[in-house]
Amino acid sequence: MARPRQALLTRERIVEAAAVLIDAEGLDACSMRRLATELGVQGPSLYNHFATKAEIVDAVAEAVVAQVDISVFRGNDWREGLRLWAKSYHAVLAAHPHIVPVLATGPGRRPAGLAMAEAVYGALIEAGWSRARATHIGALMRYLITGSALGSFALGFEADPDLYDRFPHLHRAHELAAHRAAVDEGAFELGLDLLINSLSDRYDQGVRR
Amino acid sequence: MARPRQALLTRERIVEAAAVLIDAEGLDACSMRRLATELGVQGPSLYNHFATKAEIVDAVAEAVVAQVDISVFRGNDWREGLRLWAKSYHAVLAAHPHIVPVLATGPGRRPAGLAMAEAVYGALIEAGWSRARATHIGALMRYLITGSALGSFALGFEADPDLYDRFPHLHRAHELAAHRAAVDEGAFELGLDLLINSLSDRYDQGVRR
DNA sequence: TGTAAAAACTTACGCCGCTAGTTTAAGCAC
DNA sequence: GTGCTTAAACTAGCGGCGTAAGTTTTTACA
Repeated sequence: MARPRQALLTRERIVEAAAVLIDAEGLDACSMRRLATELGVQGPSLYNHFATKAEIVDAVAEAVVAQVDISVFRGNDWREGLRLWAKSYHAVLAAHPHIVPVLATGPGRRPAGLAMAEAVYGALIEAGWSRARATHIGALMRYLITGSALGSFALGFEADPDLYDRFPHLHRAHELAAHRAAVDEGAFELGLDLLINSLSDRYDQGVRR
Repeated sequence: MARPRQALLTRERIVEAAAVLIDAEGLDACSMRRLATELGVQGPSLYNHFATKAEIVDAVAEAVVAQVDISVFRGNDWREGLRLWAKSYHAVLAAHPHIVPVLATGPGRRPAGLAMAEAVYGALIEAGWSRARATHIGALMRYLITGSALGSFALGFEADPDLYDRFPHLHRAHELAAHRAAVDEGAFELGLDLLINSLSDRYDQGVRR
């Protein structure tokens, strides 16, 4: 096939297919040849639309970040804005776990990432936090959110009870996997509560830097 | 060469070489052929000592986790134990950043990971925290530590000021990279303070579940 | 002393990201 | 309308990857 009358590929179609493939089968499954096959095309044809595979994966990451609700900072106290944004971010990452390593590792200089940074940082600055502290708080929230999305803490303990013979306090650790969602969500919620409440206390005491 | 009189490889030598290679050039540089070359051997020879590449990388991760100081829980209040352990963990990951994605993503069922879980969880239980809360606190600390080790928040904002024209609050974001260490460390320290202090407050008020 | 296992080797398979060069259609200038 | 450039598909192929299979030689033990 030479050039078709109607283009088979667009950047949008490629990113959409890559996102579906990554969600369904993970990052490793998303090879250029496999992705091309899903789109009914040969592998190298993708290079007519993206220079590298990394660009495609980045675009998928960008599309995921764009789903986070940053409108919550408008019309809400900074505390409530932070809490609602964090929950939205957390939910988006939970819905697309396979792309999280890309978000957590790489820089956030894509447009949606910058828009999010602007919203978070702006809300903190306008609430009266110092620039340095606002930066710290933003980074800290990112640590909690991406850290919790990266891997299940509960699933880290496998179902074989014998593994824990040498560790008396862990003798029931194998039960964790069964309560995976509750454990992981509980830890995230606790972290969010602790961080926002203690920041709120400092703020109310006038400590804003 | 057939079987040599003195074995050229041992599991220890392989893991050591892999750790050095990963620290120096990153995970991608640590291919079986490259690692074998460093050891003066052909690629497939490694399979006489490890079944898969993943086993080698896991062993490197295990060796890194084993460097974390878990003795700090003995003879210290749970608060101080938690703080010192977190700082030690943080420092170890900062010294070996390339292996962090392996630790953050995968399960922690290697011996050193279990010993660490036992120490953290045990200290919390013996202090009087409920099993559920102790689990949450352990998970939460992991989120903060691995999240902060995964990538520099400050470096996420590149040096081109023009990028931030559309984001008024970010107009000085390009300066962050220059203060990378201070920003990233400040955020981690803030997180540690906030979490431990607010947990301490709850504890002192008798809220331990 | 004979045999089995260990630890190196060579060869090779099927993937991977990506480059180069080819073919045909589309879009535009004259 | 004709010709030129560009776009978007193709095929072929490079070097690298993890790893399987089979070979050779040495060691350790019955």
